[in-house]
Amino acid sequence: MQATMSDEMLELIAQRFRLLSDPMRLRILHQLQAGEKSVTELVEATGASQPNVSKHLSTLRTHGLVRRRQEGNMAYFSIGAPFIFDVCNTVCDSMKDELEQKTSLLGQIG
Amino acid sequence: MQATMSDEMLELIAQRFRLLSDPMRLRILHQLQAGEKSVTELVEATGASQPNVSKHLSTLRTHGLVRRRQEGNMAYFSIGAPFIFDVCNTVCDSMKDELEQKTSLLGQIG
DNA sequence: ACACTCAATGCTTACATGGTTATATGTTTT
DNA sequence: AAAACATATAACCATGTAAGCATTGAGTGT
Repeated sequence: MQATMSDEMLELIAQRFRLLSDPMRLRILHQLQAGEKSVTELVEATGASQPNVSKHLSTLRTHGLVRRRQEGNMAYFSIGAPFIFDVCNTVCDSMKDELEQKTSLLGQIG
Repeated sequence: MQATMSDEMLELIAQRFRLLSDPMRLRILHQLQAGEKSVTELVEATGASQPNVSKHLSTLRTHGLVRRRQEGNMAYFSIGAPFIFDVCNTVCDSMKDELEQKTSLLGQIG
């Protein structure tokens, strides 16, 4: 990170994190990691309502995190910003590490 | 990321991102990157009110992102989860990349 | 004990956001 | 053109949360 950080920059970064701060959106993105999916497929996979999925997809698209392709009646969505998975992996790794630390501490006690 | 993702796991990941989704908290963390700082120092550096800073520090601490050390009258805070900077760097890099892409596209047009 | 300083804690307000329901738009099929 | 299907949008409600303000709590020095 830089030495100084402008307000706009901070706002942009925060915004990106905010997009990733919702379980349902994470679920959608997780599904898209396997490849392009239609709205209906995402509805089935996530268990959310169709309007809910559509709205999330809309906000994700507005911010460039997913792409949309229309084919006939259906809309196919796919990942639009690969950085997502780098970020998620980093977070998952950190959680795994912390979990292991706690586990090993428990091992020392027991 | 794994093939399947439990609800609790998604909630935990989302929670971490939520912590990073606020500009003021990012500002605080950014300040702490340079090293341990007291609340007063953070108040001065961020321009926020003291209660506001304290509250953010409290939530960050609750989730293990910062550590607290008391010395006499003052409380010194420091980064408690190094993964933060990996994540932030990934996001910053992605934004830089996208910016460069847009810039080069503009170059092609102009 | 008192005053002073640093930090934390309610309390309230204002605003953003996620979810639901109902409806609209758009496309294919009959 | 009418019905059926896929997706998007609008209106609404409930909840969460960030910021401000006043206050309390905790430590230090007189």
